[in-house]
Amino acid sequence: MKASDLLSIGELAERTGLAVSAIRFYEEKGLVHPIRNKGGQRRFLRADIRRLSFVLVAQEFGFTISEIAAQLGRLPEGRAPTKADWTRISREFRKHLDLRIERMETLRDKLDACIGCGCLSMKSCQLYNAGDAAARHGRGPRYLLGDSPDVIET
Amino acid sequence: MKASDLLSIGELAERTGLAVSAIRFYEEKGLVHPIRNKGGQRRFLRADIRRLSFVLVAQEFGFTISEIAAQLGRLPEGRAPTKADWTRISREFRKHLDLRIERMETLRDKLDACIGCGCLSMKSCQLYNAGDAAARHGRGPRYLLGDSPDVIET
DNA sequence: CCTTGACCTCAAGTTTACTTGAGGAATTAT
DNA sequence: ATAATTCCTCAAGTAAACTTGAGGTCAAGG
Repeated sequence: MKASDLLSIGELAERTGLAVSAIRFYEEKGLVHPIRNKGGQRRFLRADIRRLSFVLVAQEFGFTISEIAAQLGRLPEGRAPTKADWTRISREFRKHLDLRIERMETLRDKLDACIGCGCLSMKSCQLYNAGDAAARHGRGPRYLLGDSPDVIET
Repeated sequence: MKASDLLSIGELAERTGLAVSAIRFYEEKGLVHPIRNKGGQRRFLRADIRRLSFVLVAQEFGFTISEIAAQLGRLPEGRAPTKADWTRISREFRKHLDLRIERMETLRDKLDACIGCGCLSMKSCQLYNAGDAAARHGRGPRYLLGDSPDVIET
């Protein structure tokens, strides 16, 4: 690495643990905006290490690339992000995370009730209609454990 | 529907809220095993409603189709599943679910620490190495918020 | 200077979870 | 008996998140 503060894509890959191809892909998706040197090669800022690290954590939390791009888009354009900038989007982050956890716990509790009463095979299961807003995450409409009342073979 | 207890694919689709194409796809993946009538059309057992409902809930919990197939594979082949059968796999289910929730909560807690101390831009971030076994779920090796010690531009 | 390793672009392939469409047969309703 | 549904198979398409490969360029070391 030359004296400059800029990193090549390979160096950034090493620092983040990402594949070079993944970084190029992330650029395409707007997660990083490297500049080009005379020869056309990408040069990244050191701040991009953190930017990509954030992407990794966010993915670990279950966010999609476009959701992450939306959050990163809230970082300042010109200057390097400050501690306050990161804190701001981390909080935003936390909100979504809380929702996800809450949803999982609700489902777990309903499952518990089902295990206890055996209602997985009963007609008025608590998981029936457990879907609602929560279930709308999958593709297409669907009922959760919806079963017709006349079906009661143990 | 004829007097028989068997359902056509369209009826099953209505009962579960799934698309007909999705049910065919699930059959291909081994989640249901319909028989065929004289004309070659699929006929499902009423118990398959529950089977597919289970699939929906499991997906809601974040399990992949092959994981679900593994669980369903533990149901009895010949006879209709009993309450005890469902309870058994629901418990199994619950174990995995607990792990997922735990993982989310751990990450949330570390994120909290980071928000509090601003360490998203510090060198010894708690999220650093938060990965470990947990992080191995993504594709390829990756560090979480790993940043080199010399990078401390606020 | 010149070779070797790192980079570049662009196209195509991969996995998961399905959907859509074409061309045709079986059911059901009238 | 027909028309209208519904179903069948098989191939291909979709979205997300990347990887792999081909063919060629750039840069750093000896």
